[in-house]
Parts: sequence; structure tokens; C-alpha cells
Amino acid sequence: MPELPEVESFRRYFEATALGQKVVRLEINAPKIVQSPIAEVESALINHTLVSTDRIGKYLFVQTSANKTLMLHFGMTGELEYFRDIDLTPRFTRVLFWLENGFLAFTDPRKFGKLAVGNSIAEFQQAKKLSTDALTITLTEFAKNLGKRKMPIKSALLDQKVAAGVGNWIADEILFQAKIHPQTLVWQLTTEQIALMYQKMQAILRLAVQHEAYYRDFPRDYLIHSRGWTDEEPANCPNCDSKIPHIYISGRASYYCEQCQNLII
DNA sequence: CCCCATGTTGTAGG
DNA sequence: TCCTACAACATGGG
Repeated sequence: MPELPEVESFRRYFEATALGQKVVRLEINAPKIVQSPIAEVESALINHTLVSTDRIGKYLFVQTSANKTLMLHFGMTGELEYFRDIDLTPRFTRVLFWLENGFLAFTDPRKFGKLAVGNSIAEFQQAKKLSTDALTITLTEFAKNLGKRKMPIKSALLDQKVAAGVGNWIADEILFQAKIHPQTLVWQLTTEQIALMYQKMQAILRLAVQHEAYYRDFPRDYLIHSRGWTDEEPANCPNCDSKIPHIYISGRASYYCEQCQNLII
């Protein structure tokens, strides 16, 4: 479930299970996920140690002792799973890292995930035109990246050039808590509204990372409980109890409260 | 069977 | 050239 908080959990999981270990073998079951030539991936990893991890937005980076950077992106359904017994290899394993002391599987049923090797994080960040991570970005940069564009704010928040790591539910949650209608055009937002979105974004991300992205533990007044998401009952607005509708904005389902989030046009 | 899905990217059109 | 909308990607699950 990879938005910024989930990927941060994956990063910590990677550190806890695989860091400091040597890769002894690599098994690639879904070649389309691998974006670099196999020979480059192998020379960056095989017989090399996994030295450190970093994260920008939804991208996880691993430095190897070959002085190369491994990039992992989890698409919609990617996850990491460490295990000791090869017979326990999970379903949907697309890439399997054989380590000295166990196995790390990159699982991804939908195969939208990506894995690549490069020389540095900066190289990837430039190539993807990726913004600063949403947890460390300043208000000034956030406002500058939003600019005066004419698209709905919901679409702009999903643009990884604005604040790296914001995904669909986080964008909805930011707008709900800031009481801004998702279809409000960016150029119409006031300085105060942008500052408020920024504060909410920081608070939501910090809380989600603290809870390891386990949304059931989020505060009761978060919109996320109201979207009829996975196996939970859809609920009404935690503030005003009105029904939460959903609309599509540039192809993505967007949940909001008609009473609490005003559309200014 | 039909529809939906947590993301990114290439392309078409203005 | 810049900006925006949207289909496409591949697959499982309700």
C-alpha cells in the first residue's frame, strides 16, 4: 500500500532484515519490473553488501558496496518480505534477493513496481524530476512548486514534482482537514490555505509514519475511515455526519465532504 | 462477468 | 514550448 508512510515502513523493514548483508544471488521472475540491464543490476548487487538506505517520497534507495544505488518503487501493490526458508517464498514474488542469511522478496501482484540501478540518488531524482520529500520540504518550496497552475488542487497534490510522496488517500486527507474542496483550482488558493495544507500534510505524514501506515489506528476524525476502503464500513463525515460522496478527478477517486469542504469559484 | 484499485508515464490536444 | 487530461500498463479481488 505504498504511499510515503508505507515506503518509510518498507525502508525500516529493509534495514532490519537485509542491511549489512551480502547479496549472493538474484532471481528475476518478472523482467519488466527491472528497468536497468540485468548485467548492471547483477554487477551492482551480487557479492556486494547492502550498505545503507534512503527514501524520497515513494522511492526507496539502497547503496551497495559496489558504490551503486539500487532504486525500488512499489507501484500500487509492491511489498517487501523477508524469510529464512526458500520453501516459504511468497506468492507474487517478482524479484528475489538471496542474502547470506535469508531471502528478501519484492512481491508485486500487479507488476507496476520498478527496480533500477544507477550511480546516485541525485541522478534518479533529476531523471524523475522528483520534488523534495514531503516530510522535509519547506512551506516556501511547497508553495513555489504548486505555482499558479490551473488544475484542481487534488491533481496537483498527486504530482510528485510538488511534494514527493503524497498519494491518493493522503491528498484527500490533507484537503479534508484543510477544508478545501478537491476541485478548487490551484491559482485560486490563498496563501493561508496553502500554509494550512502544508501544516496538515506534515501532521498527517508524521502520524501515519508513527503508526506504520496502519490506518485503522488513525484518529477517529480522519477522513480515511469514511471512504469505504477495503473491508471497513463506509461512514459519514466525522465532523458533520453528512454522507461522503466520491467523484473522479483526473481519473482518480476523490472522497470529500460537501458540507465541510467549500468549492470557491 | 464486470468493475475497481494505494502509481507513473507517454501521448494527444489545446 | 508549456500545460493538462487521460489511456495504458498487468493483475487480483470483490
